[in-house]
Amino acid sequence: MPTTPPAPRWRRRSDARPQELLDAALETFVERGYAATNMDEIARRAGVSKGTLYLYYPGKAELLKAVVRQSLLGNLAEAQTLASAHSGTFRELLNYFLGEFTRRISRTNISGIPKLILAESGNFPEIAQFYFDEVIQRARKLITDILRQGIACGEFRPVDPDYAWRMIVAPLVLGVLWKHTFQPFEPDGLDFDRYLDCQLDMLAHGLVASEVPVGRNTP
Amino acid sequence: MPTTPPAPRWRRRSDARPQELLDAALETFVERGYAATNMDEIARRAGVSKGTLYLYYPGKAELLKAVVRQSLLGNLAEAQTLASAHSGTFRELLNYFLGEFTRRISRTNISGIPKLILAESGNFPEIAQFYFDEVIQRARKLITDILRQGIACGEFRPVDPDYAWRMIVAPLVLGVLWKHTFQPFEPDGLDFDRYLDCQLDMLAHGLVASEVPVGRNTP
DNA sequence: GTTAATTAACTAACCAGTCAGTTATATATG
DNA sequence: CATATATAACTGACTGGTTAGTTAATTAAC
Repeated sequence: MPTTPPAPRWRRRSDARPQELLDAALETFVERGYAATNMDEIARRAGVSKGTLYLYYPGKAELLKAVVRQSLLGNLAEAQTLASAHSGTFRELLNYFLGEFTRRISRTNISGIPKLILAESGNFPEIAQFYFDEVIQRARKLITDILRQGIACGEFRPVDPDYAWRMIVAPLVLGVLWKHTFQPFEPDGLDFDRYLDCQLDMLAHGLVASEVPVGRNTP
Repeated sequence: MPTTPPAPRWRRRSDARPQELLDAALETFVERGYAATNMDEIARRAGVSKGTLYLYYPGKAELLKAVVRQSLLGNLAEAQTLASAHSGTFRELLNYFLGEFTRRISRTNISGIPKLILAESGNFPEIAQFYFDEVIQRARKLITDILRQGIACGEFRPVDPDYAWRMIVAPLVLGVLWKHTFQPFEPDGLDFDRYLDCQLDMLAHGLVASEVPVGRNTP
C-alpha cells in the first residue's frame, strides 16, 4: 500500500513571512496591548516558531515599530495626494475625508493602532514622537489648511483653526477607541453610517457661514 | 556631646497610608500603564516598602480597581445631583458641565483614568465593564436627557440624541488623552480655556435651533 | 550535497507576591 | 515621669513563575 508522502512540517516562505508576521503582531498587540503580548503568541498566530520571528525582526520593540510604520505610511501618503488634487468646495473635501476615514475605521483593524500608541506612549516615547510628527502633525496641517481656506473664501464661519481642527478629529478618535474598547459591551454595535451622518450634520451647522450667526459677527 | 536622637527609619501612618498608596499608584499606572508598572516602584514613590503595599491592598489588580473606583465615584455622584437641581436653559446646563469637566481635566490627574481604562480594557474586562456601566452609561443618560428636553422645548435643533451625545463628549475625551500623551511633545501646551471656548462655539452653532437650518427640517 | 529556513530546548532577567524578622508607637506599671 | 511590655506597622530578602531573546540541531528545497 503506497503511503502518501507526509506533509512537510513547515515550508519556506521567506517572501511572504514578513507580512504574515506583521499581521499577526498587529492583531495581537491590538487585542492584548504591548506588554501583555508575548512573542510566542505572535509566532503561534503566524503559524511559526518564536525563533523564526526573531529571524525577521530583531526584537519586540522593533516589531511594534514596524507594525506601526507599515500600517500608517500608506494611508498618510494617500490622504496627502488626495488633498492636493481636490476640486470643489472645502466643505465637500472635509466631508469626503471624514467619510473615508469612518469607512476604514469600520472595516480594517488598523484602527487599533491609535489605541496602542496611546497606551504605550509613556513606555515608548520614540514611537509616540514618531506618531506625533508623522501622523498628528500632518493631519493637523491638512485640516487647518482646509479650514483657513474655507474661512478665507467665506465658506466657513471664522473659527480658530488651531483649536477647531481638534473638534473635527475628536469624533473620529472617539469612534476608533470605542470600537476597540466598548463595542463588546454594547448589545447593538455602533452604526458608523449614522455616526457619520450625525457628525456631519452637527459639524456643518457649526461651521457654515450662510446660516447667519446670531449677533456674533458684528463687522 | 549630646547626640541628637537619630531620625526614625520610618513612621507609622496607618490612617494616611491608603490614600498615599492610591496616589502613588494612580500616578505610576497613568505614566507607565498597568503591565509596565511594578509594585516596587509604586511603593518607592509612596516612600514605603513593597511589603507595606501588600498590607493595604491584596494585589496589583485589586490596587488598580481601588484606584479607579476611588477616583471616579465622588465626581459621578456630584454630577448627578447637579443635573437634577438645575434651573435655567438646557444650553446653560450643558455649557456648565463642559466647563466644569474641562477645568478639572486641566488641574487634577484623575484625568489619566480614561486612558488607563482604554489601555487595559482587553486585559481587565471587569474594569472595563465597571467603567462602561457606572461612568459611560450615566454620562450618556445625563447628556441624552438634556438633549431630548432641549429639543422638545425648541431650544436645540432636532439632532439624534443617541449619537449626538458622543459628539459632545468627544472633544473632552480627546482633551484628556492629549494631556496625558502628547502634551510633552508640544512646545506650548494646550490652552484649555481656548479649547473650551472653541468647543462651545462650534457646538452651539450646531445645536441652537434659532439659526434657521438650511432646508433640512421639512415638517 | 549544500544551504537557507525553521524548530525547540535553553538561559538569563525580571517581577508579583510571601514571610520571618525588625522597629516605632501605644499602653501598662511602679 | 521613667521604664517595661505588647502590638501594629513596616522592611527587605527570597521564591516561583513567566517570558524576551539565543542557539544547536533539524528539515525543506534546489
